Amino acid sequence: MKVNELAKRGGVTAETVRHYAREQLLAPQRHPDNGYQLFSDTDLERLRFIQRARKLGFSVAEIRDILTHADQGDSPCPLVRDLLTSRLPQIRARIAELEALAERMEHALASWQHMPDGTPDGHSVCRLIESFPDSPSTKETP
Amino acid sequence: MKVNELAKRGGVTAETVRHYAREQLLAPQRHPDNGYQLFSDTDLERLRFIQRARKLGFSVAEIRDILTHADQGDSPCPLVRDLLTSRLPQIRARIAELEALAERMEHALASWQHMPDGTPDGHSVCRLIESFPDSPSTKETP
DNA sequence: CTTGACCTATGGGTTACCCATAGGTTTTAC
DNA sequence: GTAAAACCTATGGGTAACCCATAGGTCAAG
Repeated sequence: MKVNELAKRGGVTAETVRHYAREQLLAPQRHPDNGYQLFSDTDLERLRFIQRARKLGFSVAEIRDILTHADQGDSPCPLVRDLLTSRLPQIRARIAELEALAERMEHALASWQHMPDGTPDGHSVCRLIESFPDSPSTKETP
Repeated sequence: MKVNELAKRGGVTAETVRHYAREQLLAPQRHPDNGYQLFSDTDLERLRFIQRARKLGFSVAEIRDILTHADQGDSPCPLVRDLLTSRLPQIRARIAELEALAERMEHALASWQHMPDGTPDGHSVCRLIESFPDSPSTKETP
């Protein structure tokens, strides 16, 4: 089957399929005449595997490693356990970060209820924001 | 002051300062002879403002808008309230997503306690992952 | 006067795709 | 039989907020 058909069957866009092929997660055959990528039913299974792994939080690069192991006949399962075990606390930390952010945002909105909008002068851009502390370091990438 | 001094005083890297200058959040003067960027105390205040705004979840582009408003004498405060109000539910949604992911991960690790590692055959890459459902659609970008 | 510390601009890397382009191919309809 | 619609290809650029490497100019101190 060609890109679009695999994409539809797997429930992803054709671009995603091409992306996985570029990233070596899928290795389709090529039609000798026109160079089209030709996928098999095994590739469809592979795509569904990728979907499950993505939903478990694995990155594309990690999934490539997992598949490479499997393709070489090695069990990728220990790798899979390790990856998940080390990723989980990172996710938890990210959740805590975002919860702290949400609390700051709510606290800000609440305390701003009682503050008037101001016209910026040379020293204040927006007192709403300036009324907030700056020191306690936190990193965010929402 | 030059890039490094502003960076140290603001508690960020020199690269971050240059980034903000490139992105028009800071508009330093230029030394006429050597082209070095020259920052004032006002720029330091501005940098501290940026830090506070970042900690409240504003993007660099949003902060540029806020500062542009203020530079034109308009109060950015209504914009600030609106941005925060619309961002907050997105953050909450992201948290919910990540919590669902963490639960899937924990569930997976727990149920894998009782499963053996397998050597991949033609149909199974890793039963640990394949034992998971694929249908309920969720988007993740951890 | 030469280190070493600092500055500049440029371009590439990060993540998982999405989108636009230009051009070749296949299918379908008239 | 051919022309349009639908699909394929590869390439390169965009996303967010920086980080890092490079090559080359500048400056303070010993």
